[in-house]
Amino acid sequence: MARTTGSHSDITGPRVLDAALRLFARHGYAAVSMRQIAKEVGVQAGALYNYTPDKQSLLFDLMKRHMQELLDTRSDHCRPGTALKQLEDFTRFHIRYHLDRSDEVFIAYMELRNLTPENFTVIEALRRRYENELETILQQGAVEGVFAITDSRIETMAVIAMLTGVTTWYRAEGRLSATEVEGIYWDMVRKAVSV
Amino acid sequence: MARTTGSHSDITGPRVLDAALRLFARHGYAAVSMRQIAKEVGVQAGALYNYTPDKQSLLFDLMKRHMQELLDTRSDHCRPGTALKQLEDFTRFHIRYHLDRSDEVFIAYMELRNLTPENFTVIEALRRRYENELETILQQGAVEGVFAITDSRIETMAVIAMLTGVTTWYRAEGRLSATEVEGIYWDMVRKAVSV
DNA sequence: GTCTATATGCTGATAGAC
DNA sequence: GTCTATCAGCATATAGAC
Repeated sequence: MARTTGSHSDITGPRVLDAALRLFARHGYAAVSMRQIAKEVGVQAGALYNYTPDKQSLLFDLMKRHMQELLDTRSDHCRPGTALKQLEDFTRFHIRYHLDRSDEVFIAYMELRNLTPENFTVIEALRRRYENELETILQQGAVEGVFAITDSRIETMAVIAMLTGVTTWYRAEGRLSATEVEGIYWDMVRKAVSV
Repeated sequence: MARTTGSHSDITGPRVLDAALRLFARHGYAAVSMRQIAKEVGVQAGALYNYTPDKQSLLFDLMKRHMQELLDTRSDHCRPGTALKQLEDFTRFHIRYHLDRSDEVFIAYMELRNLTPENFTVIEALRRRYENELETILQQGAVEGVFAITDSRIETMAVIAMLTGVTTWYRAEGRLSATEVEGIYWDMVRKAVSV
């Protein structure tokens, strides 16, 4: 127990990313030092560089992993159906997924400006792909005649902002369950875009 | 011209806050140094401490000033009327005000975690007062029978998140004017909360 | 009121022992 | 793979000259 030196490559690697995730979400990328991350993992600062070339890569890897998992999980849950049904699926999926990953979501929205320009471009492209999935649903609903779409891009951004906002106030121990919150938001989204 | 020393108290004070506002909004509080702020103002770092006791006070003063101006301006624009009319006023005011102050808004939402606990309490109280104004309108609309309110707190947070989100994508040189954007958002808000 | 100089400590990252 | 030691630089904030 409490071995202070030796080989831990199989467990230390994931622990570095986990520690960075938690600390970046809590204090912000710029305010967290490599020494703080190392302390959280239980190694010295120099050892971190066996797992990441630099601090920027930690942030980029966390954000890329989050966005790709978001897109992949969404693909798995995607079912054909009417625009209304697809919009309900998207709404409930987005809320549930975001409530389950509050740290990742927080970083993905707050730390964009701390990415290098090249890394920013990659993350923005992934985010745009996700937004486009919602926009496609809204456009399909307009074709079906069930949605009133003035400018599908704006309505897309408005719906996503509303849904993502749930992460800023929801607490699992609060008076409403995630399922109840889903229901209330779905009511609002449905009415907001319907004819 | 280019006087490098002397007395500028009347103009330097505001310039310090302005520089901090711009730099904090662009790079984030933690990533901006007092030297950067001083350089932007055109003085040496030590001179800043004639105008602020420390860096934290710069952030706190910016956020407090923003929240108080938001509340004051909202009070000036507030007119009696039906809940529907008041909600329209709130919606259009919120969008216009936030589009006109993108730097302040960005800081007010992104830098909360960089406030000391005492300062955070003050800012949160001001923000809560603003949110309560919207919640009161929604509750009044429920009493009038025109709004369908399941949980007025959640609907309040959902509407504010949707409206504030406009600052993340709106560009003055884009294809839509602020007034057009106001109209689209008002349509969505009205439908989202109506019976 | 601003300057220069400085105190004190932390930063990201690297080198070499084990 | 992790350690200790270290580099070169920047951080906030202060002291005292002008």
